[in-house]
Order: sequence, then C-alpha cells, then structure tokens
Amino acid sequence: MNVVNDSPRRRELIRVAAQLFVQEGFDRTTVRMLAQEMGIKSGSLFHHFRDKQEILCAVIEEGTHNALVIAREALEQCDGGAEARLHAMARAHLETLLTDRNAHVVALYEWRRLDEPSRDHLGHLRDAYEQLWQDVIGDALEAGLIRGDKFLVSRFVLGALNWTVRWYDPAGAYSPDALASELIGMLGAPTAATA
Amino acid sequence: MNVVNDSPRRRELIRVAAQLFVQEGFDRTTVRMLAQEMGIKSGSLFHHFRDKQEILCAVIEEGTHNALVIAREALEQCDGGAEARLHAMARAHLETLLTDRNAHVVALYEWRRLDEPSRDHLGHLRDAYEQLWQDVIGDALEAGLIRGDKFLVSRFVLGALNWTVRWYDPAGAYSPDALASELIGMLGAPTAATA
DNA sequence: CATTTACACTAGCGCTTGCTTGGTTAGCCT
DNA sequence: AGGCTAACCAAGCAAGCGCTAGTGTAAATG
Repeated sequence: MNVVNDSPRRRELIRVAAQLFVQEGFDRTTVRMLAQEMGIKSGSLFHHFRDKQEILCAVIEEGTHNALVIAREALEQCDGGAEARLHAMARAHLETLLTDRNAHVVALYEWRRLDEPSRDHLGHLRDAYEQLWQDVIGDALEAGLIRGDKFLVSRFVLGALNWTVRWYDPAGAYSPDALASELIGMLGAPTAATA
Repeated sequence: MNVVNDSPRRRELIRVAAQLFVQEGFDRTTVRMLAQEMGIKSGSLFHHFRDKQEILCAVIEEGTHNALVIAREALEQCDGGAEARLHAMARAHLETLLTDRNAHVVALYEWRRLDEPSRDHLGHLRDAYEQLWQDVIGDALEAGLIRGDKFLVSRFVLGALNWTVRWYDPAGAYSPDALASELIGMLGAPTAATA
C-alpha cells in the first residue's frame, strides 16, 4: 500500500518490467510474471507501485527522460555548426535507442495503453524532446544544409530514426555514429555527403 | 466450429475488428466487444474464425495484400523514369496508409501478438512489398537521383513513411501526392527539388 | 529499548477472458 | 417436400487476471 517513489529496488523493477513489456507486450505481461522474474510474490509489487499502469508509466518516463538528457548533453558538447549539431542529435538518438532500447520500444509500441493522466504527463516530456529536434532542423534549414518544411522534415527524420529499432543490429556493420552520418548524407546536403 | 474462409460476413467482421484493434489494442479487444459491435453473440464469432489469433491475422493480411496490389498497379501505370517510379511508390504507400489505415496501424503495432505460423506467413507478403521498394530505390540510386546504401535508404524511407500514421491529418495542408513530393524533395536529389 | 520503516508473504476475492457445446433458424437447391 | 448449410444463440466452463487485507521480519532510527 505504502508506495515508495524512488529506491534501488524500484529501479530494478522498472528495468525488468521494460524487458518483459518488450518480450510479451504490456497487456500479456502479468504482475505474476514480473514478480517471478524478481524472485518475489505478485502482491509484493504493490508496495513499489500503486498499480500496473504506474509501472508502464515509470518505464516510459525513464526512457524519455534519458533521451532528453543525452540530447541536451550532446548539443552542449558541440561547436555551433548546424551540421555538427544535426549529426550530434541523430547520433544521440541512436545511442539512447540502443542503451535504453527496452524503454524506448515500450514507449513506441505501448503508448496507447497509458491512461489519460499518464499520457498527458509524459506527453510534455516528449514534446520537449521534439522541440529540440525542430530547433536543430530549423537551424540546418537556414544554413542551407537541407531542404523542406521544418515540421515535415522533423517528422520524416524522427520516423526514419525510430524505425531503426525494427532492423538495426548493433553487432552489424554500422555504428550509431556511422548510421547518423549515412542518414544526414542521404538528405540533400551537398557539403554533408562525407561528414 | 465449421470455419468459412471467405464470405461477405467475414469481410465485414475483419473491417470492424481492425477498427477495434486500433482503438483498444488487440489484447484489450475482447471477443464479446467485437460480437456486440456486430450485433451477434460472442460464440457466433467462432463460426467464422478458428480463434482470436486468426482474426488478427486476417486483418493484417488484407492490409498488406492491398498495399502490395496498389504498389504494383502504381508502378505499372508509370513511365520508366526512376524519379517517377519513386514518387509513385511513395504516393501509393501514403494512399494505402490512408484508405486501409486501420489494418496498417494494426500491422505496425500488433505484429508481435501474432503467433509463429502467422508471422511466418505474413512475413513473406511483407518481404515481397519491401523488395519492390528496394528495386525502386536501387534504380533511383543508379540514376544518381539519391545517395547512399540501397538497404539503408530503403529502411530510412519506409520508416519516415510509416511514421506518418502518427501525425498525418488527411484534412490538413498536404495531400498524399504533395507529401510524397516533399519527401523526395528532402532527399538529396538535385533535379527533384520541385517534382 | 521501543518504534518506525522497508520489504515481503499468505491467501484469496471478484471478475473477465477465450472458447466450447449442443441446439435453433432461415434460406436455398433439387 | 425434404435435405443441406451458413449463421446464430444460450449457457457456461476452466483458467487467469489485477489487486487487497492482514501479517511477519530484519534493519534502521529515536
């Protein structure tokens, strides 16, 4: 009953829950599964979370939060060039998609299972992240690096990047850095072909 | 018990099921919901489908099948130009994403709920569709219309297009045709900027 | 030493789920 | 008229679901 909001135990639960949600989907993952994976009984979960929804919310929140932090860091450690910033964002996105893969897959595929309040809360986080992208894309457009409408390009690029969770193999030929370069090279940037 | 494989009634069931699967998700859609929406009792569904899985499979199969047919038609009604073919594919993809929206959203977001045999069966359909894309992209690369690796570009483009189900509003400023042009214009095609 | 806190357990309630069974109805074909 | 069949219904089973109430215990805290 007495729910604690931050503890190592809770963090571990979120990690394992994310993995299960990816493997089985949110609805098919039962509280009993998660409990067994943690070596405890199902009732004990509700000491850490109010209900099952809150577990889902926590998983997505952590992933989105990390993505935002990493993106901001990547932009700060960057000289002012529009192309460098674009590359840094793409690379950061791919890297967080790898390190927090489970959380991001859950965010992408189980978003609809969130109830209204959670969706609202997490929506603001996600909006902040997308705003970052729109700023960087806007700069790249002004610098003549790419062509098109700011919002349209942002959505196309985000779509292309998010789709990578379906096929990208980190053991394959491309590193996140190389993949980011390939993406930018594909866009109509005459000077970015070999970035 | 005695399952029929093709009938108007079954087709209608598939249509309604697709809508429910989008609204509620596959797991949260109960056979009772679907039955009620059709004005029948839940047990009667199993005259048309062996089990719930088969309904999901039928929904996705119809969507993917239509996409394949429409893409082939679009390519046939096309002169041989690589750019025209690329545009025709993108436009066909966006149009089928609209007309069969429910089925495609289900295919994108509920794929994991398929059992192994269904996934295998539908996988071949999807592979055939992606092969079409790779051919068209390959031609565009050879024509110097775009840059990059054939497989990489195919995946980036498909990702960008599929992501549109998240944000595209058919009542908005862009028609599928215009959107396809914008996407191709964004790619590094010097002669395609105003296609 | 007494109390609180964090975490886990046992045991189950109340409900929903996919699916089955056995039988009925209405229309079509010969 | 008689038979066939697609379509449906009523009733319910067995299993599984999220979640709760109440209790135990070891470590931290006063």
